[in-house]
Amino acid sequence: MEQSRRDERKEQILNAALMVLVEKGYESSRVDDIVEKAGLSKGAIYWYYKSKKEIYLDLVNFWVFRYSAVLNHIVEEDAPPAQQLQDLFQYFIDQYESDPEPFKVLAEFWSMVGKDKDFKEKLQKVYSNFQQLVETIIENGVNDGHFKKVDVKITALSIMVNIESIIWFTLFDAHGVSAREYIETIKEFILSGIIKKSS
Amino acid sequence: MEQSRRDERKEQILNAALMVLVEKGYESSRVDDIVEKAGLSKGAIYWYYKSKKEIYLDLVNFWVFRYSAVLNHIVEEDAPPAQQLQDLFQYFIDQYESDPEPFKVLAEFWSMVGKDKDFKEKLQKVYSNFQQLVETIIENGVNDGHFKKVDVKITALSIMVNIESIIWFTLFDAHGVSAREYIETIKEFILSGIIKKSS
DNA sequence: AGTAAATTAGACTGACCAGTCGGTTTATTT
DNA sequence: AAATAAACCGACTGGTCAGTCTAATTTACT
Repeated sequence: MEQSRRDERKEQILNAALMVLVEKGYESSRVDDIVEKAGLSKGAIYWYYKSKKEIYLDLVNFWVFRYSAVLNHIVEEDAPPAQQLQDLFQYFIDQYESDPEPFKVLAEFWSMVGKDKDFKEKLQKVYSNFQQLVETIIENGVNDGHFKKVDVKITALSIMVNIESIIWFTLFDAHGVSAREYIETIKEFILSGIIKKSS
Repeated sequence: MEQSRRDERKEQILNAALMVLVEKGYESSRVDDIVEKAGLSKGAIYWYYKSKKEIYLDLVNFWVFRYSAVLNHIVEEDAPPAQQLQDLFQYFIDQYESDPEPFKVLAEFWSMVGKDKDFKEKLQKVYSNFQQLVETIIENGVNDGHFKKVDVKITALSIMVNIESIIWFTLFDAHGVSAREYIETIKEFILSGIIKKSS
């Protein structure tokens, strides 16, 4: 039970780090900002993490963890693949609408990927998993004959990319289109392209 | 003609800034890095730009300028809209293959958008123009009867997003798919979705 | 209650860096 | 050929911040 104190504090720190990251980005954020937001002292922060970078690397885990449970649940249920893809889009747009903040960190994570090997490796793994998950759904759809014989890898990548494009709505306003409307349309478009016409 | 000395120097500085931005990002980059890469002195840099931020804001112009000429040319030629869209994809994938570096700054620009109002405004304008350009092509296609009656805004946004997704290939490796292959496939997919079946 | 260990506090240090400024060189004008 | 202006140089400054360190406090255990 005395692991939970440590976990609690870490969560406290990571929640603070997430807020700070969203509003300032990695480099511009100060450990003292995290100190303040977390309501702890610098000594406490450095008791749990040995460096600023380690905090943010762990934040990736923290951030991914929020989604992975639901995502895995989507693949594991035995709904038809077309439904699973629907659920996938649905899940992200719901998440976005209930709280767009976490999507903002995406741009920051990507920027870090380009600059730091450790972040790159970490994020690479995250997206590989995600892509793998989508590939599995598509493979199932192709195998059970409901999907056309599409290129699995490319289709999965495309779906992933289009989901992640929600980020555009956090960055820029006034495309004259709402995120939900956009994602719904894209979803329909992609699905209609890979599902065999029902006879 | 003696505006050109100033322009030459600025270009020298911006080329250096571009390199530095790609490898370090905005915050981690030092004005002294630009000084070094540009082969100038700090004094010279600050003679032409009053701050680090001003350099990078101007870099956005510099970067956009590279593309805008060709892009505008694509819309202005009187090829059929379907061809224009093809050209658009083609152009970016060619650019990417001949030199992927400039695409890396995208992630950095996006990250800056989330943190700084001036960058946001600037980039917002850039993408609005781009989107407008794609919308024009699609409108033409719809009007002349070759395209289905798609939602122009959403379709344009989707095309833009999917083009920009080239950035994934600069960030992560080994999706098991090449950028060209990916973009070609997406291009075909999108086009087949909006072009009316030829009788 | 006593005490060792774990945890937290926050003042401090040393490196780092954007921007400045006095001075020098190069170009232009008179 | 002065004189003036434009362009450039780089040492220096003032401030910032990641990470350290010691002392204080809290917790866990006897």
